[in-house]
Amino acid sequence: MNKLQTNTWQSIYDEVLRRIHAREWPPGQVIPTEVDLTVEFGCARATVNRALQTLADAGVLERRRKFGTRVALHPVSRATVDIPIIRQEVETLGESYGYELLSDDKTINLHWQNDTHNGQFRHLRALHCAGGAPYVLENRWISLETVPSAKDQDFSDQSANEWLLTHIPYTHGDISFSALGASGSDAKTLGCNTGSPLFSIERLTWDHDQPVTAVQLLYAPGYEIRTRIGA
Amino acid sequence: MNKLQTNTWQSIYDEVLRRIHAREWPPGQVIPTEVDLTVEFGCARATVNRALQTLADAGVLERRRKFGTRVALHPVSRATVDIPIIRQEVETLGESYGYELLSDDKTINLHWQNDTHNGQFRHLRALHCAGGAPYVLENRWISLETVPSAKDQDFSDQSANEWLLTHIPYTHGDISFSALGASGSDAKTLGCNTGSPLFSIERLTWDHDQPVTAVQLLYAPGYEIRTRIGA
DNA sequence: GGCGAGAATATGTCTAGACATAATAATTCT
DNA sequence: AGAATTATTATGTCTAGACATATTCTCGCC
Repeated sequence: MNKLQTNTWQSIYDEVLRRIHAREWPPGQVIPTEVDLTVEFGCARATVNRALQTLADAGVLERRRKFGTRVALHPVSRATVDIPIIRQEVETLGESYGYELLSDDKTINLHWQNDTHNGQFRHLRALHCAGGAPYVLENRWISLETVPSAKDQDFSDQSANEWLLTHIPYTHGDISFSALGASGSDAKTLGCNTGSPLFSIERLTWDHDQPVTAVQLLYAPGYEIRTRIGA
Repeated sequence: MNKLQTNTWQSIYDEVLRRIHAREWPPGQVIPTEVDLTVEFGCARATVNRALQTLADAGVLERRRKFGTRVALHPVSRATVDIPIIRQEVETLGESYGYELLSDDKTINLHWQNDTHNGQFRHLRALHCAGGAPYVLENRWISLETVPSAKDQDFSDQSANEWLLTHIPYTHGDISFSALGASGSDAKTLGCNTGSPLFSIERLTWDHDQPVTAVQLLYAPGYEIRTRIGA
């Protein structure tokens, strides 16, 4: 029974992870209870709880009341991706940011998903540039019912991307990443060949039950999202 | 001073988020200290702490010792993406899973990043299928120094993807998502046209300072990653 | 044997208090 | 005035104990 001296939740986190990696606790194994671990590590239960909870959030452990805590059978790589405002993304790269509104259609009827929410939408197309070169094409629909203030907003200087994120809240959203071939008009706008592989982010955001906005972001060829995974 | 009755960290989380959304606490604003909030909500500091900490993890708040807590100036959409074992990904779709090892080269010298880590690697190419159709092409390098047991492992029945994730631990990794055009040979393997837009995931994993494995996953056309964002 | 009520149990969360830590503000010394 | 030291402050974390809650197990009943 080798008690550890440092009783921080981080040290317990590390030790539990070490045992999992060392296969002392193989996948599927039910590990000792929080109380058992408090005895072993000589600390309070809240400390063990925080370590195990964090590991559960990371997908390493699975916890169920009464049953206990076990090592996850199906390891996943859990990556967190930050999607910033495009202007900031460009400026972080050290490039000058440019923005151009391509089209603005104020009274579009959009069928939102499976016809459940349709109504008046404002449709915008805009190009964001980095260092003078096309960076991403924004294809945007804004619900005028949920966001009435978008009706009179001027998007010729500030992008809908930036205005919405800094002014209009949302509770949740669906997001998807995919690879698409550039259409003829997209290729022309982005300055690439028709059919060039483009990285696409599509996002639907909601405020409770109300649709807020839908957007498709088509990034110029060469774009990639980078992030780190841990544990 | 309207005190709330329900003093769970979730309710405080919701209330703080509501005030941010309602612009009672606009971006950049320093919000009351934890102690002030404990007085207002009539609860323990640990409860407020958990609510604010969770919001900080979500990117909504920024916290600094002594300075206090303020509403994030630069809102980001923070998405967590789970990347499972490919076999499970296919089976979750309700499709039958197929696997074929295409090539296996046991003594490759790979220049790992900027020449800092090079050495003996095993190089594998394999095709994962869903419902008989090509699903993803796996291009894999495994460090034989860090993972000596990979030298004699048979990858003709079980993919390196699955074997590594279930047997070899790692401490951290870099991951990137991008869109690439299919090369001639890739197109032939995946059953698509040359130049078709392919979703690509590239991953480098490390065990402390030792490189473990590098992989490029080229998904057949039509693939997309879906996830949700909250807050 | 099947079913429902109740006991047992491990996690989830809250409290009240304490000390640690980082970063700023104030003060003292040169 | 400028540098070094000290105080202040808000967050970060830990403790010990308590109650809540979701599940599972068990036992008695039909």
